[in-house]
Amino acid sequence: MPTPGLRERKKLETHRTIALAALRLIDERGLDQVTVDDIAAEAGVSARTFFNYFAVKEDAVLLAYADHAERAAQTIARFVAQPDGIDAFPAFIATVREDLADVERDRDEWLTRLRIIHGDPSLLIRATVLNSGSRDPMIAAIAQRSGTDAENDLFPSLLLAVAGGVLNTSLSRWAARDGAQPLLEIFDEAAATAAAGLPDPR
Amino acid sequence: MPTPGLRERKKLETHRTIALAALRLIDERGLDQVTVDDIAAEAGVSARTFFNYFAVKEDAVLLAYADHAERAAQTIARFVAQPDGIDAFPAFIATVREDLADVERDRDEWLTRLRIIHGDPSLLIRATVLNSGSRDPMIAAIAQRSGTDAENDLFPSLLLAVAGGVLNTSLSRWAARDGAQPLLEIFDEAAATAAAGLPDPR
DNA sequence: TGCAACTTTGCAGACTCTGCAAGATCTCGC
DNA sequence: GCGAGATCTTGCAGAGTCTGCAAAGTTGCA
Repeated sequence: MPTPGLRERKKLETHRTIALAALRLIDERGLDQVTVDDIAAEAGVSARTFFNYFAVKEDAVLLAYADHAERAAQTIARFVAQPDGIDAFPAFIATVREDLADVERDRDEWLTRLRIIHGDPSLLIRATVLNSGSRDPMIAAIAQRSGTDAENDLFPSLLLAVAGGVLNTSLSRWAARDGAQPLLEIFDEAAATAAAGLPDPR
Repeated sequence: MPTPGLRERKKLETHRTIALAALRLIDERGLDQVTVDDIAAEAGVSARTFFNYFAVKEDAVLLAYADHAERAAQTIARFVAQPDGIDAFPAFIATVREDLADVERDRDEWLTRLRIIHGDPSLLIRATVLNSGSRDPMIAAIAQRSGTDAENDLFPSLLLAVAGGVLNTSLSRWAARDGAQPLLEIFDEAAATAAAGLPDPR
C-alpha cells in the first residue's frame, strides 16, 4: 500500500477541517443556530464544497473521519477473526470494545460530539443510518459465526440491535458524566448486564 | 370526560386525513418524489396547514394518530401497573406487547408505513425523536420499579435501549415477511432471546 | 346573538440541498 | 519536464422545506 497522493491527502484534510469547524461552531451555538454557510466559511471552503463532502448538515458533526466505510469493514474483519469457541454476542461485544480505543484517543472531540448529540437526538439516529451501509455485512458475519441464517433467523439482526443499544447507552452515560468514569468500565458493565438478560439488579 | 367538541373532532380528523394521504402518496412514489404541496392537495388543505399539524414532512408518515403523547403516557401507566413479582424487563416487554395490538388492528396501514420506512431509513431518525419525549419518563418508571436510580444506574437506560432493539427488530422482520408470520410470535421469540442473554442458538 | 378563542390560509423570506458547467489542481505516462 | 485526462472546487440557478405574521373564517360559550 503506497503513500496516498497529494490529492487524497488534501481530501482527507478538507474533510477533517470541515468536520472540526462544524463541531466547534455547533458546540458553541447549537445545531439550529449554525448554517452551512457559517461552517463553510469557518472551514475556508465554499458552501457548495461542503455538500461535496457531507450529504446533509448533520453529517459534519457525525462523520469524524473520511474513511468511515473502511473502518466499518475492518471492524467486521476483526469480528470474523475473533477466537473460536466463544458465542457470537460476546465476540461481537469484544470487537466493538476494541473500537472504543479510537474514542478514548480523541476523547475531548468525542465528548463534544456526544454533548451535541445529546442536545439534538435526531443526530443519534442519523449516526445509525450512516452505519446502515455496514449493517447487512455485519448481519451476514454474525449469521455465519452463529450458524444461523441472515434472512430467516431473527438472531443476527437482534444481536446487532442489542449490541447497538449497549454501545449507545454506554456512550451516552460516559458523556453525561463528562468522561469522569472510564468508558470501558461503563461499556463492560452494560455488556455484562445485557449478556445476563437484564435481570433486576437487586 | 365529556364528548370532545366539534373543533376537537375536526382536528383529529384533519390530522388523520393528512397522515393517510401522505402514506398513500409516499407508498406509491417514494418519499422524495412527494412534496408537501402534493400531500396538502391530496388532503384538501393548504400547505401552510400541513405544517400546523406536522413539524416536518416525515412526521406525516410516522404520526398515525394525533394523540401520540397521551398514548405514550398510557403505556407508562400500564407498565407501572404490571403485577408485582416480575422483573422490570419482562414487565416492560409485556407492556410493549400489549401495544402491538394497535399495530395488528391497523395491519395494512402499518405494513405500508414500515415498508416506507424500510425504503428510507432517514425516517427512523424522526421516529426516534418522536419517541424521545417519553424517554425520560419511561426511564424513571423503570428505575422505580427495579429499585435503581435513573441518574446513576445504567440499568434503566439499558433496559429501554434493549427493549427498543427487540421491538424494532420484530417490526422490521414482520414487515420483511409482509405480515405472513404473526407479529406477536416474532416479538415473543425476540424477547425470549434477549432475556436469555443472546446465547448462540445452536 | 355576539364576543373570545382557535384554526386556516397566503405571503414573504431564510435555509437546505442538487444539477450543471467552467476553471483550478493533481496524476501519470511519455 | 510536460501535456492529456481525471478529479476537485466553485458559482449560479432553482426546487423544496419550514417559519413568522397577520387577515379571514369557525367554533365555543355566555
